[in-house]
Amino acid sequence: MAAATIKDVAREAKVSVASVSRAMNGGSGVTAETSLRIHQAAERLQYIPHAAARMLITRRTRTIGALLPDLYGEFFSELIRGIDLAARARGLHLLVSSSHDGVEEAAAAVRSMQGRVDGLLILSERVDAAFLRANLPRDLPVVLLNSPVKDSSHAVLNVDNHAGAFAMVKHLIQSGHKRVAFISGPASNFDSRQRLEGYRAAMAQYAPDMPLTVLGGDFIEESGYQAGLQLAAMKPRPAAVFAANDMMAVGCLAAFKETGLRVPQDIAVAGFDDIPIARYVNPPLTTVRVRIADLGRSALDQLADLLESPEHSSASAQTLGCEIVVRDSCGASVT
Amino acid sequence: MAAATIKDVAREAKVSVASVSRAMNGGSGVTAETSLRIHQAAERLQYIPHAAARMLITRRTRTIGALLPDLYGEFFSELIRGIDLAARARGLHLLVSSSHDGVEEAAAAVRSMQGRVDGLLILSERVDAAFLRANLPRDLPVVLLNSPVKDSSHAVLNVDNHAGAFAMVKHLIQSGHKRVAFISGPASNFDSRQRLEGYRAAMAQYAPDMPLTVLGGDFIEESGYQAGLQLAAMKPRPAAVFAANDMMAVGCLAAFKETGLRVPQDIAVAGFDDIPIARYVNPPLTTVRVRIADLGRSALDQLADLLESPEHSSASAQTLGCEIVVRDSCGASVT
DNA sequence: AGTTTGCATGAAAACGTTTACGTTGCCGCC
DNA sequence: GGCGGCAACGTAAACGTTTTCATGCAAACT
Repeated sequence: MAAATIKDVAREAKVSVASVSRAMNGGSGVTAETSLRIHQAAERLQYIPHAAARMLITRRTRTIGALLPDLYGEFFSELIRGIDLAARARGLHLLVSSSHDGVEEAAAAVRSMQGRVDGLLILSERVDAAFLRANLPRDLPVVLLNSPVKDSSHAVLNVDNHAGAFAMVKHLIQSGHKRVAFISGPASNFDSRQRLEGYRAAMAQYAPDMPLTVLGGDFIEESGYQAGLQLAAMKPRPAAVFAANDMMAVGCLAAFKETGLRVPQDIAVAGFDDIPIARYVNPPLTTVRVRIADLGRSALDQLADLLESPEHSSASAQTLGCEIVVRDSCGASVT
Repeated sequence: MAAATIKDVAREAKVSVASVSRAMNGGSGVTAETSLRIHQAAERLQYIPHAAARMLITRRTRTIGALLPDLYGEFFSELIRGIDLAARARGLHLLVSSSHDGVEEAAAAVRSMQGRVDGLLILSERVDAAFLRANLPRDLPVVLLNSPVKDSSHAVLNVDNHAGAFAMVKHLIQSGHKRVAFISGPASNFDSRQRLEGYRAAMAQYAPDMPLTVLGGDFIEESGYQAGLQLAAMKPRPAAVFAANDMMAVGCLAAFKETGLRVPQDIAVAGFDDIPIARYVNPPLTTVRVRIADLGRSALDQLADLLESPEHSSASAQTLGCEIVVRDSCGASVT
């Protein structure tokens, strides 16, 4: 019992395949009566249109691709969640591809998605304007997430990393922690660089006499933990540490716990992202809230808009604001 | 400049489309010399075979679908990570669909994937044997994750929840915490039920005189937090609490912190899953390790095997073992 | 009444591949 | 020299849709 095709339905409903096609989509150009007959026939035969055949003639896949880095940590789970939710709401399928180590692998991933997707959502350090020109057909709608690309031919959606980091460092300083250290993310990462800049700017403005202390990290707990160990041994010890993301802040908390440093009494800690777990760690983590799921949702919505009206490719470069959320780890709410 | 088709390549290389097709796949039935000429032509034209056309004639998509619940929390990010890694290694694409609230929505998701995937990876409470019979063509390879389905026509891959929970409760009791409470997951969830059974069995065997204390939860931090508040107020207070997953254990820790209960001195805490963050919370969480990424990888590998040799559908029902990992939160490693 | 308009319907082309089948040319064998 | 076999290659059908165009027919105009 092979799957029913449009011809089977046509025979069953005693009409031509053209009418079946019309009835199944929109239904305009066909009598309500025959449309009903066709739908009943389709129901009887459990007819499901063959996706590939439709793609072939339509040149549309109703699928969007998401090119992401290694899906490690809660940030990406939230991001995908937002993307998926929005895609579902619009009846779009979601093809994900992650963990492309090198730029060559990323290029291969993009190429292999060619023709399987109507548009691309890209969040990757490896992807710059040159990459896009080299590996993508010019007419494929693309939305870049957290990307430094300023190319006017692609939409970009960024988080306001600079403002978020600036506000957090300002808050830490004004809470009395003048000596603020920073745990950075990978130097190749755009968000990481912007957050670092925000830290620098705020220090320059509000604690110009203090030295900058920047420890290298890579956005993973372990690196935050290592940085924490270093910080604990420093003399003079910083009064606060601001990690470029929450996972590293959590690793840092673990290191302080282990070395007997009390948070926030001995040292204040803050992170970035506000991943769901941030409010449940001990002590609850002060952080910069990025509405991660919303970020994914917005990105997909923007891409979907691009699909529907390609002429409207005004190459919008949007920036999502973020706000600091103060919890116990920075001491401001501890008496 | 529309995308190059196989005809363009044929013209450029001065051969027929058939030869181009042969050269691009395998390359058998064509001289090494002409094959080279064809590949060069393809390179020049930046030819990429049209995926839909290929699917149409081949009846294969080289894509597998993943049907998942709401992608909330680190468990799913790890799971998808494992699946994606394995898919990439085999050159398969990954179509994800999550957050299907009701059974009807899940059915729609499955139907809409029809014809777009060669096989399905399913992790969902809503999906039972009847659902599969009703919504899937009998010949579509499927691997079920953490599913109670015993149907011999589908492969199943489970975690050994019972043994894991049993071992953990045994460990807690033998560490001196006889009065063990349990925070359950959703009653509809298979893992949750099995873990509860493991708890019951271990209590019956090692602490038969102790009453069972089961608090309702839903696998989310907040419910663990609420359960923690309840536990803190109980008299007599349990000596240990075993949460059906790590996220609830983390919520529970937060509640104890807030109510001034010290962990593990006043109460021991254990979780299940060993999500990456478990070792970084405060105190580090004793838990049952499930190699989540491996779980995803195995599931995909099994599915891929099914694709390659459908006759080999021996409907294997595999169970992945898990082990307890002892950290500070249960007190065993605190002097 | 004749002509036009509009609408439901059907026939057939087109999308870009793969593959069954046929043709050609070459080689080796009797 | 004829013949069979084999490998390389080309022709054309097939996959299941959508869509353009033509056709018929009824209603609405002149």
